[in-house]
Amino acid sequence: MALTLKAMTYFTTALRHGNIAKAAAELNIAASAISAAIDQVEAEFDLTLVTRQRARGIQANASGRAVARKCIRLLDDYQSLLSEGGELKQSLSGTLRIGYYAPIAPAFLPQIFDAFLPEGTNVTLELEECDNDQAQDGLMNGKYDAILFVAEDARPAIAYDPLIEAHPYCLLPVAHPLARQSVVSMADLAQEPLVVLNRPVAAAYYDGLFRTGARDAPVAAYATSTEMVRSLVAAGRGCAILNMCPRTSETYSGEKVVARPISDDLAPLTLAVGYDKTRPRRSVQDFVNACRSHFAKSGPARCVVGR
Amino acid sequence: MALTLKAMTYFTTALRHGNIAKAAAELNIAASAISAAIDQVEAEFDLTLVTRQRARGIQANASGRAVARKCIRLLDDYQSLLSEGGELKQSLSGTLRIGYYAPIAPAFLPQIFDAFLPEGTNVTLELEECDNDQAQDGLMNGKYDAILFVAEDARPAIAYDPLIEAHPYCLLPVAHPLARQSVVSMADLAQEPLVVLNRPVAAAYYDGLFRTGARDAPVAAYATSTEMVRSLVAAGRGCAILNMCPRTSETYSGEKVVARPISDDLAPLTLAVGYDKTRPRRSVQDFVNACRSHFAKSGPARCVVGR
DNA sequence: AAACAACATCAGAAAATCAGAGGTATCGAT
DNA sequence: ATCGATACCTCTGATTTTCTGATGTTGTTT
Repeated sequence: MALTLKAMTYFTTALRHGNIAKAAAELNIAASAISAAIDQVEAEFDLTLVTRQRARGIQANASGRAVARKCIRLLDDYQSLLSEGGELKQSLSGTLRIGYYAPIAPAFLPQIFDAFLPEGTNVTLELEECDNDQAQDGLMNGKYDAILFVAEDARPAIAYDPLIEAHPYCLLPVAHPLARQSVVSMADLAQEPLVVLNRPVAAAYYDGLFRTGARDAPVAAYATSTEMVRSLVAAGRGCAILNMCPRTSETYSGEKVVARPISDDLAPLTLAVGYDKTRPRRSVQDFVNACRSHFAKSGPARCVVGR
Repeated sequence: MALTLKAMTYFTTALRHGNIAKAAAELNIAASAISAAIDQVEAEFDLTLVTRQRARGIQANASGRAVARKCIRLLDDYQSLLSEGGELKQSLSGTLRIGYYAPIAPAFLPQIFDAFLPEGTNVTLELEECDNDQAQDGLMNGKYDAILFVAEDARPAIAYDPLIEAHPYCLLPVAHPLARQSVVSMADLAQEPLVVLNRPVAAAYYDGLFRTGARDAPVAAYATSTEMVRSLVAAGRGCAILNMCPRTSETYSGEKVVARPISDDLAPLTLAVGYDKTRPRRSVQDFVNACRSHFAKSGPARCVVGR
C-alpha cells in the first residue's frame, strides 16, 4: 500500500500542470513532496512514467499517462465515495428504520412523517413494533435508526429525548356509569373489573399503580395488544388503564370507548425518542425534531388524556 | 484526505470479521490500529457506522454496510490499478514505440521483431523514422520506448547499448570500374563524383571523412534519403559512402548497386539502441535484447560491409 | 556570461501510525 | 454471585512517514 491516494493526487496534479512547482503551489505544499510522490508512483510500478527535464518541467510518457488516467479515475471514485457518504448523512434519501414500543404509534407517526418528509423525498420507512427492550437492543446494534420507547425503562447507554409525559387514564365503555364523570379516581376503579395490557414494561407499571390503591374486583382480562384491550373495554368486559390514546373513540369492533383522566397523582410514563445523538443522519435528526415539535404542541394529536 | 486506503482496508476487514481482534490478526497489526481506523472512517463521514459491543465484537449498521460496500469497490479498483500497472511493465501487450535514425532499418527490424514477438502477442508497434536528435528527444520525453540511433552523437543523458560498428563502405554502380575491386580506398574515390547523404549527423560525419583525404571531383548530388542515394548511384550519378547497407543490391529503380569495403582506417559509426535502462518495460527490454543478439551474430543480416 | 526557471537532494521538524500495556464491559459457566 | 474468557477502549512512547526549507544542479534565455 505504498501508493497512497495522496501520492496519486500529487502525481496527477503534477502531470496536469506538467510542472512540479506549479502543482506544489496549487496543493500548497513543497515541491519536494511532489517530486517524492512521483518517485513513489514510479517505484510502485517500477516503471519510468515521467521524464523530468530541468528548466522545462516534467512530461509523462505513454505509460505515465495511462497510469495517470487510472489514478484520476480512482480519485474520482474516491471523491464520489466521500460525497455519497456525505449524502448518507445529509440527504433525506435512504431508509429510516424505526422501532417503537408505542402501540398507538399509528395515531401520530404518520402525521410526524408528513411534517418532515416533503413530498417526493424517497425515504423508505421501516417501522417495527416491538417491546421496550427489543427497541433498545435494536438501536444499539444498528437495527434501528431511532426508537420510540418508554424512558422510565431506558438503559444508561441509550441517548434519548423525552417527548411527552403520558399520565395514565381510564378507558371505559361508552355506557359505563363512570363515563359520565369528567374525571375518575383510583378509588372509583377499585370496584371495577379491569382489562390489563400485558406487555413487558406496561405490566410492571400497572402492577405498581395498583399496589398502592386497594383492588376489590378481579382482573377481567389480560391482553397483549392495545387494540384488544380497547375492544374488550368497548364490549363491556371491564375498564382499562392506559397511558396514551388514539384519536378515535371507536374500536376495531365498531363499538366505542371513552377515555377519562384519573385524578390521583400517579407516575406517568415518558414517551421518548432514542437515537444516536453523536452522529445522527440528517433524516434521523429530522425525524427526532419532528417528534419533538409534534408533542410540543397541545391538542388531541399528542395522544394523551389530560386532567 | 483523512480517509486513507489503509483505513478503508482495516475498516472493511474488521467488518468482514465482525471482530477487531481477528481483523488485527489477519492484517498483522495491533487491534488499536483497527479501532483507530474505524474511528477515522466514522469521523470522515461523521456517522456512526459500527456498533461496538464489548465481548461481542462489532456490527455494522446499514450505513456502515453501505460505506463498506463502496470502500470494497474502491479497494478493488485500486488493486486492479496496481495489477494493470504491473501488466504495463510485465506483459508484452501494449504499444512499443520506436524511433530510429537508421534509414536501412527496414532491412533488419522486422527480423528482430520476429525474434522476440511470438505469434499472437498483441503488441502494437509504432515505428517512426527520424533524425538522431529527434530520436533522443523522443526517448527523453517519453515519446519513444526505445530508439535506434548513432551513438557517436549520443547525449550524456541517454543510456544505450551499442549494437554494431558500421564502417563506411563505398556504394558503386554495378558497371563501375571500381566494382571489380574487392576493396576500394579513399584515394580511389578522390576522382569520383559523389552522391552524398545529406542528413543531420551523416552530413557532418561524411564531411569529416573527406576533410582528411583530398577530393578532386565535385559532389554530384545531395540526397536526404538513403534510397535516393542508392538509386542515384545505381543510375551512375556517382559513388556514395554509407555505413549500413540493406540486404539487397537492387534499388527502387530496379538497377543494381555494389558495396565495397574501404581499406582506409576510417572512424565507424556505432548503431546503438537507446532506452530507459532503469525501469524498462518488459517488451522494451525484450526488444533491446533481440537487437543485441541480432547484431551479435555474423552474416549479412547485420547490414554492414566488412573488410 | 548572467539571470532565471525548474527539478534534485538532504537534514531536520512535524505528523501520523503503531504496538503494547492496562482498563472495562459482557457473557457464560460454575 | 463470582470467576474467567473474550473483546473493545484508551493511553503512552517509539517508529515511520511526510513535509518543509535550504541548497545544489541543470538547462534555457537574454
